[in-house]
Amino acid sequence: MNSAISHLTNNNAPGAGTGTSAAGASPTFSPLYQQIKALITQSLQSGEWKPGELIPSEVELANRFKVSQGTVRKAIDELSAENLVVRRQGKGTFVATHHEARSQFRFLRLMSDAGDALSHENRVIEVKRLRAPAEVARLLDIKSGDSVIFIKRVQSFDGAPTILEELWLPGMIFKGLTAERLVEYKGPMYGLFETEFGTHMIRAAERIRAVSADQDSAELLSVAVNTPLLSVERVSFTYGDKPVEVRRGLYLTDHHHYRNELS
Amino acid sequence: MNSAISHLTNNNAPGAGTGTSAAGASPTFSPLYQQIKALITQSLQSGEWKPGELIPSEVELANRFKVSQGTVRKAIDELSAENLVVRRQGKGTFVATHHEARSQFRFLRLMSDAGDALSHENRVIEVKRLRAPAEVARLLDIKSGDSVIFIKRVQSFDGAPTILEELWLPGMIFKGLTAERLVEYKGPMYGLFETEFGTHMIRAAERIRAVSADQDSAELLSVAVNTPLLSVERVSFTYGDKPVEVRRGLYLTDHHHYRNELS
DNA sequence: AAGTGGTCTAGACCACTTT
DNA sequence: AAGTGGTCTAGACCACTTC
Repeated sequence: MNSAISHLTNNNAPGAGTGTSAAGASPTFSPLYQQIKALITQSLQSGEWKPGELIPSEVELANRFKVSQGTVRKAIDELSAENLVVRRQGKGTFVATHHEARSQFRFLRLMSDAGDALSHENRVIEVKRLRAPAEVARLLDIKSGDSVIFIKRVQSFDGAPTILEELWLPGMIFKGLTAERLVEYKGPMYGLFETEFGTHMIRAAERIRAVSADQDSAELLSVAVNTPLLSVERVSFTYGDKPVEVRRGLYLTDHHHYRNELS
Repeated sequence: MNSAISHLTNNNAPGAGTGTSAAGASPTFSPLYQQIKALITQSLQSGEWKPGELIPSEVELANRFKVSQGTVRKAIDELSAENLVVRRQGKGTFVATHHEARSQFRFLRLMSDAGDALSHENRVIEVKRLRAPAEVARLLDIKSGDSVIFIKRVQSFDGAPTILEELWLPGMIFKGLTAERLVEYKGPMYGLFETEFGTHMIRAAERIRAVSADQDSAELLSVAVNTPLLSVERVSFTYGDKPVEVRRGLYLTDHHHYRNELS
C-alpha cells in the first residue's frame, strides 16, 4: 500500500494496518529514509543534479518515491548535515559546491595569527605526468605505475611564502589539467576540479606531523634549512568514498597556525 | 492552549486555530524546540542530571513542557549531535560522560603510525598553584593574577616519551587537585575532572604549530635539541561555552601523527 | 498568490531493553 | 507486559522567496 517504488522495503509499518510491505522478501532492512537518502546520493553521484543546481522539492521527491514528505525531509536532513546539499528556505535545496565563500574554509585550516591576509599569491612550480609511486597508488586505490598528474606549488600571504604543496591526482580523471589552466583559474582549486573535471570533494582525512625543512623546501619557502614545518598529508574523497586526491603540504607556522575544533 | 509553560512562546502555530500564544508579547522569537533544548541544557548545566545519569523520557519531558513528543525529540536530536547526551534505544537518554571508551578518542587525536600502543605511562613532573599569567588569564576569562593550578606531565607509549604537556586550570574550580590524585587516578584526566570536580568538557579549540624542542623539552622527551615537535594549544570549554582548561602539548611525531577528519 | 523549506502536532507502529 | 527511543504518516501553519 505504501512504498510503491520497486526496490524500497518498508520495515516499519506506518499509519494504519499491520503494514507488511509488498510482495515477497525485504532483503535490505534499513529505515525508509536511509533508502531514500541512498537514492538521492546516487542521483548526486551520477550527476543527475550537478553542484550548484537545484534538486527537486521535498514534495516532488515524496511523490516520486511514494513516501511522505517527512521521510524525504529526514533523508535530506542528513545529506545537509554531511554537506552534500544546502537548504535555502523559500528557494529549495541545492547541490553543494566549492564555488561559495561558505564552503571555502572547510578545507583550509591554516589561519593567520593576526587578522586576515591582505594579498594571496599562488605560484605553480611544476606540473607533470608521472607513474604513480607505490604509496600514492595505494592511497588513491589505483594500480602502482598508473598515470598520475603531479603538481607542486607555493602559496604566499602578504608576500611571504607560507605553504609548499605537492599534489597527486589520478590521470584518468584529471586528463588535460595543465599548468596554464591551474595558473589562470581564479578561486579555490577544488572549484576548478568541480567545474572542469566534474569531481566534487566531499571529505578528507589528514595526518599532521612536525618536520624539518630540507634544502629544497627551505629555498622555496625562503627559510633556513631545518626550520620546523607542519607536514599535512591529505587524502580527499568524492562520492562513494572514492579517493581522488593525495596532497602533501608543508606549512610555515611562524605567523600562522592550523586551527581545529574538537566537539 | 498549547505551550503552557510560562516562558515558552510558540511562534509557529500548531494543529488547529490561529495559534497565537498566551498573553502579550513574544519576546524571544525562536522555534519551540530550540527553547526546549535551552531548558534541557540548563538542567544539564545546573547538575540536575549528572554525567552518566538517565534523563527523563521524551514523553515525560513532553508532558512537563506541555509540547508534543516530536518537539522534545528534535531538541534532544540536536543535543545528541553535539555530544551532550547519548541515546540508547530501549533504555533512554543519558548525560554524556568521559568515562566511556566511546568518548575517549574525541579529544585524543594523536595516533600511532603502526597499530595501537601496548603500554601507556603517565609521569607527572610538577603540580603547583601559581598566579595566572596574562595570556592564560585571558584565555580562561579570569583576572590576571588569579590563582591557577599548573600541571606538567609526560606521557609515554611503549616506553617512549611522546607527549609533554602543560596545563593551567582555574584554581576556583579545581580546588584540592594534587599530584597524588592525578597520579593515582586511572583513566582519562577529563574523567577525573568530571567525577571529582563536577566539570564536564564539551568542546575544545586547538591551534597547531611546528616548533623546535628547547633544552628542557628535549630532555623530558629524550630527543635532541631542535627536534621538530608539534605544538598543540588547546582551550577546553564546559557548558555555556565557559573556558575551564588551557593546555599546551608538545608531541613527538616521529612514530605518531595527529589525525584529523575534514567534512 | 504560489511554491519552498521550517515547525509543530497527533497518532500508530517497530525494535530494543527490562521487569 | 510495559517502557524507551526510532520510524513513518498526515495535516496544518509559518517564514521566506519569487512571480
